[in-house]
Amino acid sequence: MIIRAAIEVFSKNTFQKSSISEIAQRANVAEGTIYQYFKNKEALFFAIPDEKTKEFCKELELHLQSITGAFNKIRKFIWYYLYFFKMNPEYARTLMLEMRVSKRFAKSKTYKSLKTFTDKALEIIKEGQEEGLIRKDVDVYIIRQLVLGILEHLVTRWLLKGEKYDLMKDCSEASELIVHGLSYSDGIQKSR
Amino acid sequence: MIIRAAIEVFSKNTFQKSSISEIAQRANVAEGTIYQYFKNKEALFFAIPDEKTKEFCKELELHLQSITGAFNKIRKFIWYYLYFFKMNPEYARTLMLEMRVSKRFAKSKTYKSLKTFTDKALEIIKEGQEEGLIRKDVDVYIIRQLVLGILEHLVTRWLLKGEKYDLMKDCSEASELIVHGLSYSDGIQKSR
Amino acid sequence: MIIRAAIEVFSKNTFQKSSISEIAQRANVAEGTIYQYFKNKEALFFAIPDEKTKEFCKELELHLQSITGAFNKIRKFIWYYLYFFKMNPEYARTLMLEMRVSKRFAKSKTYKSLKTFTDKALEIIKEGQEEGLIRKDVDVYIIRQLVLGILEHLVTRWLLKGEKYDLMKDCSEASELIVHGLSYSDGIQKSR
Amino acid sequence: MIIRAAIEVFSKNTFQKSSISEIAQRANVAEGTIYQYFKNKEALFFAIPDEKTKEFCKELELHLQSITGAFNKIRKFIWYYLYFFKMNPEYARTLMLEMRVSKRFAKSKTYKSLKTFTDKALEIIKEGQEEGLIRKDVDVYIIRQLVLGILEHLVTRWLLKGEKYDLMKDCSEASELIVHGLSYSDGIQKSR
DNA sequence: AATGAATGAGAATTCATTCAT
DNA sequence: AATGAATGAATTCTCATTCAT
Repeated sequence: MIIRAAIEVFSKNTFQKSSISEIAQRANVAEGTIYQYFKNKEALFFAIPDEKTKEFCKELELHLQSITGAFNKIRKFIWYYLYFFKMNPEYARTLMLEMRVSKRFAKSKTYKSLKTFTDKALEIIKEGQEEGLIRKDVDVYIIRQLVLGILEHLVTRWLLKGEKYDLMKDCSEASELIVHGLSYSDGIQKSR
Repeated sequence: MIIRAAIEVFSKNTFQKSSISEIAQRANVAEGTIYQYFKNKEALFFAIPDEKTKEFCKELELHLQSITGAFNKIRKFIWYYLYFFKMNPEYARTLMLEMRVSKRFAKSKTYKSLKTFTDKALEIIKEGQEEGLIRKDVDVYIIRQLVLGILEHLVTRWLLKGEKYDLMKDCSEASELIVHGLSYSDGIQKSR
Repeated sequence: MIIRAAIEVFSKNTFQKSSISEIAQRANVAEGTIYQYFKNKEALFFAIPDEKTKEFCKELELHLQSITGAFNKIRKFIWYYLYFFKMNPEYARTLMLEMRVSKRFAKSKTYKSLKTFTDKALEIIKEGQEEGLIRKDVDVYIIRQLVLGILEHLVTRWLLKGEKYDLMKDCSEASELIVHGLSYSDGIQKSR
Repeated sequence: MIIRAAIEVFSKNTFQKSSISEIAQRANVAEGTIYQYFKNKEALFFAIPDEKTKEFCKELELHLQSITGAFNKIRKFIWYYLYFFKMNPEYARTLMLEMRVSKRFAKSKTYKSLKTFTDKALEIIKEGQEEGLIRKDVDVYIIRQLVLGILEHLVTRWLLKGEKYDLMKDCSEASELIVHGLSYSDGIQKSR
């Protein structure tokens, strides 16, 4: 209950402007109670992605079931990424506009809980290279970075524009560009 | 002097945690003086990119001089983008970790001063399409978004990792991937 | 305790010049504590007459017990009014020199709490008219206004002169003039 | 020009909330210029009634010309008093709601400039006593105080009620009550 | 385990006044 | 005489955190 309330409140305002008292009210507990479960405001803040990342990864796994071919997996990955944040706009705001740019978060333990997720991306890219679909002349880590960078950017833009358009709108075009960028340029390897 | 001091201070802390009094001290003026030139703390904050964007655009223009071919321009654009933020890490922190992610900034007038710069990116992409180098099946705005998204992401990551590695490190690989992603897949159109 | 401290402090200075920190010190609480009980400085300020008016009315009621005849009641009313402010000079200063003259106060809810008191004055005047003592050719509201106006003025003058003379000094003469002004001019009605 | 601007500005806000810069703007001079003519904000504030009182007394004198009988003079005095403040509501606000309750004003030199005016009231009352119209058993100073107190109260109430009704409305009834209060009760002395 | 009253540090902003030009 | 840029003191209010109950 506390975490759910925290997501609601943190997503409305900045971390700084969100108040423990409002979170307590929404969670129907006393302020002091929050401090029984979380060391301080920041700890509560960082506890949010722990939960949400688990949720994301579990669902992602299901969506990737029975899909073959790295590019198809990548397309699905991109689709689900955008879909997930479309469905969780409050969490999106908190993660993208607050946490992602916080140095303290980047150093926190919680940050590592995102690893489950970034590892998945890495796995698919490596698979693609082994299949001979994805170019091997570029470092996998760089590739992953670019792909995730684009996705984060798409979500961030959508949030900053007030979530007024459909986040999925450009999904297929973006997918196409990304997949294309990762492929070899000549048909030969591609057709393999 | 005030703006210079503001960049220094805002880059060390959050907007919230940066204090006018510290900025005043660094700028060697009284606190009140700042309020003669800027309506409030936020106005001072938003005045920073105004100046810096001008500087960026002016220099970018020089660097693009005498370069022909959209892809070469894009490579230069990417290079200069990373180079500029490498040389202005304090501004980078302020822009990428604070402003870029602020709804108030996205709605501010200052935000529009960035247009000079994003317009330049658009121009090059269109040029590339006319030259027949860049694929025409994807919307120019989406292309621009992806490219700028990747660049922002590279800088942001670097900042969050404590600027411990060389931001330029992956410049050429990233350029390559981007340029590749924007090209047609078969040699025919490319050679046109 | 907070209200008591507030009366002391507000009576020394203007509302503007009175500081929350001084009130907190005098009340032996932290500044923040004041804000748990009063929304802001103004709310605390306006809370003062709420309490004091209650006190005034309760005592007034006792003093009027067993007194018969509207004029005797009026004399007692005048006497107690002056006596009360003589005994509460700090509250007098706050009420007469600050609140009475503040538009924000005139519009506040608290202002209405004074009604208990002004209603009492009206009641006595009406009683006097029914008894045939007080002239009926002048509106009761105007009569009340004049009487209260005179009383406020007496207290205000006393305060402005530094409370150096005895506020009760002119009590009987003023009473006499007022009572006389309210009576019919010829003996006939008076003796009725 | 400065004083005229000052009246406008001070009448809109509290003394505290009125700013020199706004007065300067309205007077079309620089802030510094004000300090060439007035030692400080308070001196400027207190300079206002100096001028206005002169104006008031001069006109009052004219209105009293050729009027005979103390009661007629008193009626005229009351009438002109209310009329003057009705016509000068901005000054009324400044004088009644700010100055009249300021201890600093009560001690200032300017306060004495009001003496011209209060002396006039005294003169009329004494005249009335000599004529045998006004009771001699009450001190002239008390009488004056009551009369002026009532008038100040009428104006103050009107201001606090937002000047929404006609200040002159109750003029004749109030005059009547006052004159009556000052008279002897039996016909004998009155007719003397 | 839960509460919630009390705490008190911390910061933006205003504006009267000065004084070099 | 007029200017107006610079000053910097001074104060309200917020809110994370504690701890006795």
